[in-house]
Amino acid sequence: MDALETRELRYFTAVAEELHFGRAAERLGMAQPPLSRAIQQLERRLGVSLLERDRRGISLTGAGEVLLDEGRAALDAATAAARRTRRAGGADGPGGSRNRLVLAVKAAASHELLQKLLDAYAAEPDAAEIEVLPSGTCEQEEMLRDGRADVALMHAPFNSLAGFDSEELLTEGQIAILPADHPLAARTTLSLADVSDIPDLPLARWSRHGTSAPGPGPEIHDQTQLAQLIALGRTVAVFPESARAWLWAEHAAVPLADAPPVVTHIAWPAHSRSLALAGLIRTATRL
Amino acid sequence: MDALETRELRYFTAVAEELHFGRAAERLGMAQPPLSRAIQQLERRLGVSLLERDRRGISLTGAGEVLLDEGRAALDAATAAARRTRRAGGADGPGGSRNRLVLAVKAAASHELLQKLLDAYAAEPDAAEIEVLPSGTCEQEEMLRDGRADVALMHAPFNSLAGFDSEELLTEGQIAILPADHPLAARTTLSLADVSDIPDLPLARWSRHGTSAPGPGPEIHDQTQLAQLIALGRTVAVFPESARAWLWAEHAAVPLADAPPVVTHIAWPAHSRSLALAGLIRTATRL
DNA sequence: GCACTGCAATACCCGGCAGGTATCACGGAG
DNA sequence: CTCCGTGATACCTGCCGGGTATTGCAGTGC
Repeated sequence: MDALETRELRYFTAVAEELHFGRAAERLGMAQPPLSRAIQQLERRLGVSLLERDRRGISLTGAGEVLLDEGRAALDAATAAARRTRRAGGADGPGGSRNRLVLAVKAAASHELLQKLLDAYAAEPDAAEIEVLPSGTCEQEEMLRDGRADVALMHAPFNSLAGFDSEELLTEGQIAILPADHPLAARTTLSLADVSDIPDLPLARWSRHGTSAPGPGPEIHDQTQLAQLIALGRTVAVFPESARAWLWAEHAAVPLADAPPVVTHIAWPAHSRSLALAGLIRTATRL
Repeated sequence: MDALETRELRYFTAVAEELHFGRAAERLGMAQPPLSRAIQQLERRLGVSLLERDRRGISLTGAGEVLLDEGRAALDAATAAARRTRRAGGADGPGGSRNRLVLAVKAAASHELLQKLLDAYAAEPDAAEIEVLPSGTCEQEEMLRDGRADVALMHAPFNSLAGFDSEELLTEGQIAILPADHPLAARTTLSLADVSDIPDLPLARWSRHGTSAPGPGPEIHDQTQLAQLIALGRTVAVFPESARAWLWAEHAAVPLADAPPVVTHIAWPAHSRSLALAGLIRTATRL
């Protein structure tokens, strides 16, 4: 019936994520009692119990899990509305809106493709200004959802295209990047199994948001670190073929025969109606 | 930065849709002055002018258009959060949530497919209860977006799958349904051009939400009316092949050679994580 | 030219509710 | 049994969301 207030959603997601009223209140910059009360009111308003209070902290009920998911989506939509409106209002030229589009790209994405896209679009008659926003590993989905970006280059199957409209731009195979002096570097082709258990070359693990997958390989934060570790003969990595563009002399690239192809998509929020965005997409699909 | 409050979005969308403060206030059940003030505050908060006040009513600026789009999406997300949470909280069995899924189907959809799907799913071990929600023409998208439904059967290319995850279920051709005693009923095949300008049989026009496309044909509100009008020799209609299931004796069906095939998809909100939903989709794709 | 009308903006007031502080209730650990 | 950590309750206060009355202003009809 009635839509939940943004404030209620903010409060609930904080509590649901912290599973602790005190910490959640701190995170929200408020005291604990009003937060407790607000959650109770929310539960009464919905006629549903969201939290299991078992006198030893709290846990989410089934309904609570649902609200956490849906609430995050709604909050993202609300912040996206604010951000995109602010961006659109920056400068209205007379007669037409001087739009600026924010394009999120993974740092490791194909430079070549991006360059071609930007050049081709800049040549369009009604080209808007494009701000390229480098984003961390798999962060583009989040950026599209909460309005920090208007459009993104994403890599299937690594990125999920769920909830966005998208067009395929480029399909490429994957390559293993290993030290030039490693025995396997002489091979003309490798399989995933080959590179996943080289005893002296564990696969590197990306660490993001402070968390990282467990494993034997070294933890890395950016592409330069990775390139260095490979050059030093300490690790091996798997990348789309376009990564050849940034290989060092100490690196060797070997195609992976059985790796799934990587498809670069251009993706945007499904409800988008911006003319500038439409132009960019048209340009992109014609590349 | 900060998410917009649901209330602000409600107010703004009302004003943006009515383009009249007085009517908008009435629709919102409040007085006009506080509404004016709220919009001004919103504009100050965003640092953007949303409305063009030209002393003769108001109109949207570019930023206003953006906010109308984004705000609608955010409002839908917020009401969806409320609805789905309420539904999930109805009855938590001990140990597992006794979920109920709401499936939106167009009234004219394939009964056969729906029946098979429901039967197959009911046979699953952990089947949730499925509530079938009949929805008007092309209304399923809206229902998925604002949480009235959890999953829907949609017909491409009539429904837009934008913003949802989906799986193809069934592809079928289209047929023209005409009076059995009409000359064209004897043909084994027809083209779209054939049926679109039969002098004595204008195509019927669906009227929904009080509005309807202009044209010569009779205005209809439901399928029974349509069936009757066809039987009376007053109109002709185009449907997917599965419509043969509800034909009357007075009807004749002729395949349309050049009509685009209709693809029935099962679609659901992209962020959905419900186990019950996953089970239903798994069942559906195996049909 | 002048009164009239329709619409948004301003001025001012009031009540409710969001948020704060102090305290309680309760269960676990020592 | 006491103390600590937790969430809930009690009570207060100030802000702000909303209401009524009024003004300002641009068309419009006479």
